[in-house]
Amino acid sequence: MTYQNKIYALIDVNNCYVSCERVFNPKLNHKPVIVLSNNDGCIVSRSQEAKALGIQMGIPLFQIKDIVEQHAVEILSSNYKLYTEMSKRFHAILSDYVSPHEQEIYSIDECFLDLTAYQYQFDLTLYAQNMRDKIFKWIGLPVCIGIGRSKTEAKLANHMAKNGKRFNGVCNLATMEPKYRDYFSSLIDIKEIWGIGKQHSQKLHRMGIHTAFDLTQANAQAIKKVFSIVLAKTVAELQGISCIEIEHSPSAKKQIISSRSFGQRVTHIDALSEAMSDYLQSAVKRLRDDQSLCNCMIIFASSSPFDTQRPFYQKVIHIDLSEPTDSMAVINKTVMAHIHQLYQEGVAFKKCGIILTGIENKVSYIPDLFTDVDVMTKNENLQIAIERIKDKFGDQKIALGSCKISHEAWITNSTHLSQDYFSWDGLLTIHQ
DNA sequence: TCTGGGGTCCTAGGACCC
DNA sequence: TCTGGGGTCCTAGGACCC
Repeated sequence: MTYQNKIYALIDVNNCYVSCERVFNPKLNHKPVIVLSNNDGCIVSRSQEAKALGIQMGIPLFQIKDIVEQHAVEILSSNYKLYTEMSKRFHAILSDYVSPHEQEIYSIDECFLDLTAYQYQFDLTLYAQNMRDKIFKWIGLPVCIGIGRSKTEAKLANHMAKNGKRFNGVCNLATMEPKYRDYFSSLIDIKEIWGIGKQHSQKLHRMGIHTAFDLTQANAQAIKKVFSIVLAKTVAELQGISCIEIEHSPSAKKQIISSRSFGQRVTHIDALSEAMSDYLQSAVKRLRDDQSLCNCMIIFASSSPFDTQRPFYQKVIHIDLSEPTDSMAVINKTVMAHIHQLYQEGVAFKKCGIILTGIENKVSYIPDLFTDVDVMTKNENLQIAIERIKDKFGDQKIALGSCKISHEAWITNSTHLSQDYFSWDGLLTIHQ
């Protein structure tokens, strides 16, 4: 196999939520606009004009009340249905430029493309400009594009494209002359680099590493010793050695979280149960969409960490399920059986939620219950087999949820599939 | 008064086994 | 008095991402 230099692009929607809103309400153009989180608590998206006023990401609205009034900042509640719909179109347009295995939908507003195969065929800077124009023309969203020899470098290039007018929305570090690449890198603080957060950033500064260029010059092995393999990879990636590949098909989630802060404080256990019931339904729906089963779950509830009048209360309960499930009824029943353990009289609850964990893929899961189904053959009458299993295990144990057969040939040979069969919980594997 | 909601990966340390 | 060592699995906590 011959070694080939990789080339990646990162396409990112500018100020995504605000830009989506502007598509349908052009009056918002050229004004400072912010979009708020659930319950209108925090700022989750800002227009360029809002950023220029010094409004920070993630801070609560009440802290910038003065700026909002003084500059007539437009305030919007979030509309995730709209953003999700716009996101689908954004990714769909990009999918025309590459093969499916060369596209990674990284987030609602970011997409990686592996352009390695196109580097001799096209001028990639022009290719990217074409993408940018098309996205704006077709769906009205402004994007910036960074191109690099690794995903981290593409991210860095994207940051440069966003902040440097001279790039006209597309920055290609992959083909840039090294002296210019070094120069532009030396202007960027390490905290802007993908994978470097607050803690690492402070530690690196103490070590005398301040800019993206400094980190590029660092020794990956030395960094690995002081930090971890993760940061060592970041250094290698900045040096143009690709360590992180495109993930074109999203792998099943390892945990599913559903939680919310309450608009108003909750003190009654019934209200807590009701909220938990909502969140759990959303979590189980996502579990099923993923075709997965969970083995355990964590439920939690807490008061407001910002309340200085009362002590902070938080309770977390881990629950192991007796067998893997995606059954709404089973999960609901289990949660409701434990909710009184979360509750405490006199506590003003501000948040609760559920985490489904111990997740496994449904099609690879073979419950103990059915291990001796191995003796079934494709010629055996299914009804007889069902009776045999029922005799052995009793009705109630197999009367939950849904069921799947892993052997297609067998399904087509059977004329005896019944409704009964599909009401089972778990998976039936047949070996011929 | 008012403070988001999802996720991932890595590491260290303890329990346990032979 | 001297008190193994290697391997695996699990969990909590920390750091990061959008």
